[in-house]
Amino acid sequence: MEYNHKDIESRWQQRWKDDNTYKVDIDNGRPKFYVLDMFPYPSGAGLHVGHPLGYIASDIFSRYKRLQGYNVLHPMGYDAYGLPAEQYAIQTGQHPEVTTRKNIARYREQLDKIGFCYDWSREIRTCDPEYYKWTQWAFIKMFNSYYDTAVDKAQPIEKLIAHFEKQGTDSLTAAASKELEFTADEWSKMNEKEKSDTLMNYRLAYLGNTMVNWCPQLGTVLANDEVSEGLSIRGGYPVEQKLMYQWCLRVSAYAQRLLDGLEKIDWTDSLKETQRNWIGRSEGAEMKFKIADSDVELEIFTTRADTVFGVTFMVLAPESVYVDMVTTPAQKEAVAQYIAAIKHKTERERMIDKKVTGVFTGAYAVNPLTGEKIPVWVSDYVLAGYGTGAIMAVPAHDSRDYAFARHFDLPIIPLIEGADVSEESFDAKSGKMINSANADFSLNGLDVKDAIAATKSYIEEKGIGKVKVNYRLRDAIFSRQRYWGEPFPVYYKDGVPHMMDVDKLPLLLPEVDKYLPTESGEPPLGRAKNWVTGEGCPIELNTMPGFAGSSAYYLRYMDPRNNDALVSKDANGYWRNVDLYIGGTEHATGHLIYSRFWNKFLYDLGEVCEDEPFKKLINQGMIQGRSNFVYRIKDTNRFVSYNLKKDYDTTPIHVDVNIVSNDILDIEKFKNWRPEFATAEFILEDGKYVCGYAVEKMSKSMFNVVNPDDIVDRYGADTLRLYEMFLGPLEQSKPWDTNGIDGVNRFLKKMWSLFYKGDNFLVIDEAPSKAALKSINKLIKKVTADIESFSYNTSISAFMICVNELTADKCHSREVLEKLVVVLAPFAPHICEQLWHDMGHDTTVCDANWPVCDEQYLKEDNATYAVSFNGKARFNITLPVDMPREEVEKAALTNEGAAKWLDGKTVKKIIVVPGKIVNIVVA
RNA sequence: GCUCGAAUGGUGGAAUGGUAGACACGAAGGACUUAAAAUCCUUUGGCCAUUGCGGCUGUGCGGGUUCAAGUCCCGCUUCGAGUACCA
Repeated sequence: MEYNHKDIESRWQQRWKDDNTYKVDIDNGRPKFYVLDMFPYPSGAGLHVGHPLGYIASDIFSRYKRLQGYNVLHPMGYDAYGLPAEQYAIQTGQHPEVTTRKNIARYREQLDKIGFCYDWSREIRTCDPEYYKWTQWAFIKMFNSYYDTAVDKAQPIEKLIAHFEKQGTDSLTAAASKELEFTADEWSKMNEKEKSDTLMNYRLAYLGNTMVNWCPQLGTVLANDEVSEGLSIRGGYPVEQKLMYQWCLRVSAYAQRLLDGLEKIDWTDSLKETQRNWIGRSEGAEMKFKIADSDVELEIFTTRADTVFGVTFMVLAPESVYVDMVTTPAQKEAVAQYIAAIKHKTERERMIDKKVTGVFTGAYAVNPLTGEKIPVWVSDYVLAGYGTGAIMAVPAHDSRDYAFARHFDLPIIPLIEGADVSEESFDAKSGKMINSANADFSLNGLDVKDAIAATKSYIEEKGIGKVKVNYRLRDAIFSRQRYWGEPFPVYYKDGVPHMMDVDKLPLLLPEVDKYLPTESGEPPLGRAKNWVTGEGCPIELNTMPGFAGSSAYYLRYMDPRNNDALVSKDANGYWRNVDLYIGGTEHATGHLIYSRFWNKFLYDLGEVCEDEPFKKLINQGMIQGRSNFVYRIKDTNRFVSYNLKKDYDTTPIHVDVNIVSNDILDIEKFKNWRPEFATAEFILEDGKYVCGYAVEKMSKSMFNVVNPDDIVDRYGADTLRLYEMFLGPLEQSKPWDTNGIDGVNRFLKKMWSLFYKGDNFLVIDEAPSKAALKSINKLIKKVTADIESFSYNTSISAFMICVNELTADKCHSREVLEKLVVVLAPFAPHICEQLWHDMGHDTTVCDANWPVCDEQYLKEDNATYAVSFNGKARFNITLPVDMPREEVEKAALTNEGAAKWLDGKTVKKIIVVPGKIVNIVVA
């Protein structure tokens, strides 16, 4: 019997399906292990060969853990809400649900061919009402909660109301959009709308007037992580800042806990670092500057409290509320003009345009330490969204302030000894302070670090300011002006938002006639008929963003069909959290922040038992495309082979990589590829047409998309799985290059021929040779260690070595081959299942036991020592492995080869590394 | 700018501070074959020697620590990723 991958793979895939081989349930008698993939968005293009990389890695780990006796939860589902389906719907009128369902079917078909061990009975789709019911439920919970900074957790909003009723905002410890002050009496006098507005300042899900990233082309707002360099991640359209009344999540309240939590989880340093940067904790001071001849005080944030003596002006963000408060009548016109001009620019234009601009408000502030009057300016280099939207400018020690001061000819006072500020500012946080003293306070002579600390305590003491920690992390904007997303369970009564009854969830997404905004500019849900409650109250028209559905999906897999809870206490108590999560880095500042936030919130509520959702996280690298080129001689239909093209004037043309093999073009297929190439002529080298190549993004337009189906068809799923892992380290990005795939396919054939010669089944119950035992135990040891460290590429090398050794040894011993099959099973499950079956087992190979390495077979009788002189290896000697050190030294020194190198020199030292090296240090 | 990571043959890539280049691809030569495919064997970092041995050199660059450095330390170069008027 030949190795026939098609037969074997279809047979076992069917069997696994029929027998529910991979279905798992809670089993208190066995330890659990939860392995999760980032679920895909089912796009119309289907899977390409890059998608399964992470899935294969997690599948190997799941199967390995199962063989080790763990009860492994390994589910899969679909992140089904998203923009592409909606845009397709706008163009074609096709309901996004229809396209989504079609795409999911296609994905499933492709995934099934690769032989994953998913428990498909737990499949979830974020657009399924049974699923998004719990997304809506969590939103209501967030609306009904606030964050208490004293106990550092979310609390029911009723507690906050009780506090207001008793003592107003006095000694309040709640995360808030802005600091409010009112008494219990004032609270009781507020009407319903005012109370609602006030509470919005504290709720974890709140409606707020915030600066949002508005993308006119997409017609929706975007969260910060959906924007990069002023362009939308999807589509690359410009994004502008706009003040809008939107639903937001108070993620910022959890900033410190999100930061602290990173210490407890096993993620890569780079990913943790990305999250730390995104959270952006900075310790500094908040300080008040009085406006001269006015009651207004400007509050600013600075990390350089030590530089207050060098403040020569102040700057407000154009959007700052302070602008109107301080601008003098004389300057009103000029300020208004400046702000109007800024508003016209998009975020991107503001970024690209590095020209210094600004306008004087006419007002002067008083430096609290020097008493000097300093002018207050407005400029767009100060951001409204960070700190207080106002800064104290220290041109000598901040490059942006420096550029501004130079442009508008404002004074620059150096504060650090030896700092030359004639050409540029001195931004470094080091050196001795100068020019920094008033009547009762001096920093002169102190180092910057000490000066910062001294100033902080001084300003706190004098009531000028206070120590403050700022975070870059902003609240997440949670409204999208789109159709294809979760509807908000919110209705409005007299303009006041109310949550729907939890028992009435899910609130189903309504049908609409078109997927575009309404004529009056409302979101698509504005087209829905009867989009009102039973009492006739209008329902929210926005939908939730993409990350809503993906923030708690890992919890739902634990108990996917539960109608009474997101996840039952039993299921959550057993599965707890994800032990291993595999996915791309692109989610570092989006999904992986939101999920952690969402989980921490549910943890505060006591809904889940773990504070962090993902214990260990591995980022698989991206698979890039490897494009091939043919070279057409200009103005002809002749093509010249790669190495001869320098003699001609040629144009490179992308050629479909599927008609190229090992960079050799299949000329017949090329002629049939497109009509214009039917009459093509070729200039060959060695009778072949060699193509050029380049590494590019895998995309249709580059003709470099490789479909896993084609690989499976030609080589089989086991070869695909092995090859994807063999390509290189899992976490590294690498181009897809089919050139080496024959190697792993050859390996499987060799493996097969250990079991079969023609139709003869070779496995026999004979005692294995010593060499075979050594080989298999070496393999077990190596593969076990490699899987634990995700070095799958080197384990595949180990398999190849082992199979070669067993072939050379003519080993057909059942004892050895059974172990080989079990160890290979996570990587190449189909062939192993077949061979396991052929060896007479009724059970599936998934239920075998992972073998343990028996170290005794790895022991050697003899060791080969490399003898070196001054670190330079000269010759080898073979000695018994347990020979004492002194005798090893003697044997090395008296060896005939040593004489030449010793040659009368004195031996200073001899280093012996047992079993490996003898280094003789000579003078 | 800041943060993190990487750099090893023609290619993908191996190497707890201990004989660098495992394993695979590709290439060259050979066996089998009428022939091709498949399969198997040999060679394959560079240079020199090649009638055998062998020798020298070599992990982006420059220093350092060490008996011994691809690996550790210091200073660069280049590439990649993330982030960016964050005060």
